[in-house]
Amino acid sequence: MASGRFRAKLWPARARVKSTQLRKDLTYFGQFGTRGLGYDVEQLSKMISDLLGTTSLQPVILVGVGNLGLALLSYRGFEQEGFEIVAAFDINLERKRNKDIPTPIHSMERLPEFVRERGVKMAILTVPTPVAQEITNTLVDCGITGILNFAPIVLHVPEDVMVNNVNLAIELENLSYFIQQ
Amino acid sequence: MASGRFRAKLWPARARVKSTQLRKDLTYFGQFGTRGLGYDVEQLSKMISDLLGTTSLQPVILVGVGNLGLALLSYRGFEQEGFEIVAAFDINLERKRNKDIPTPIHSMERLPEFVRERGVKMAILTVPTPVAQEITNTLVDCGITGILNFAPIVLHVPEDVMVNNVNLAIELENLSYFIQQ
DNA sequence: ATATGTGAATAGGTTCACAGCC
DNA sequence: GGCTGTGAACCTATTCACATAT
Repeated sequence: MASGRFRAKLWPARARVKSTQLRKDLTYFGQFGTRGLGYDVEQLSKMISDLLGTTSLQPVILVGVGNLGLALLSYRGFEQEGFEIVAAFDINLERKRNKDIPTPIHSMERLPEFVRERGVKMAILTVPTPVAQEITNTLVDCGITGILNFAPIVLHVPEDVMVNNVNLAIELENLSYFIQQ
Repeated sequence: MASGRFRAKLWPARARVKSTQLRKDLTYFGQFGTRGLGYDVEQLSKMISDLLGTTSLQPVILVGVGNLGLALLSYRGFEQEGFEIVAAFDINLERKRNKDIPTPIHSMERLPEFVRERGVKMAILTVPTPVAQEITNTLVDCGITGILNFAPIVLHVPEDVMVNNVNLAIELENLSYFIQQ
């Protein structure tokens, strides 16, 4: 499957997905395979990244350079998927330099200007819970329309802004529930 | 709602959940409210933590003390939810001490013994992708039945083992897709 | 023969509408 | 009046069964 073709009928075992599921999902966006043969990997891959809007490198900012924020800055798995953390922001600029991270870290005051100038649309929010809503409001005002939120609260945003939550405690609770025997 | 009662009819606006949804969900586990009045917070809270298995502090181990692993070790949000990271494991014990973390960090060799002796059932997996499956096999052999996996691959485990995936790139892609206008 | 594409059937989850209780 | 509890109605997502193309 490295290049050439892949077959929905044979491949899904690896991904634990049923073949019909995969094909049905694809049909919502069009027809991409050839019957009896399979799918052209290159063509399919292109259409998916067009669909996800990751064809060109998307700029993302990170707000809140604490432990988790630093970890995400060091995580080089985003670029591979078409995202680039172009800058990070924090109230405290001291003690953030212990790791050598290529991403510039700015003070919060520079955020609005930066976001507007660069036309950034997405933000990763790794700030302490008590200030998460307040900072979210700022982000929305600057024109951010997608927020990946790590604070364990429900953020309130206008309808045209999308929030995606990552709540690690809930993930563990989930496991805990299903584990019991 | 701090203590006393809460009403499903009034409260959900904050959590962006419909009142019927909340009530329906609760009925799958029994009846906990009183009609016309609401729910007793203490009683409901107790039943939920019983249900989630978080009534007593659950021991969890963390495997892979890289950037993300370190961040999670510093994250004090788990205890609050009934989980305690009792130990961390890594192949490389050097350079892990730059942060002062209360959790002991052991070498991988000590993992099987530790897990068996302490009867740990849950693990947080923050190792590099290429070794994730191999280490998962070890964990399963030691008796771990719940894995919170941060590596971007589908882990293969026996039926009685549950894997919960956290894939940050996918979360961003999700946002990216819904953001486009 | 093999694999895709898709309407029909099924399963799963959410919302409605209202009965029951305070 | 208030709010919970719940069958019925509704909506969404998955699976089946098979027509279609190579």
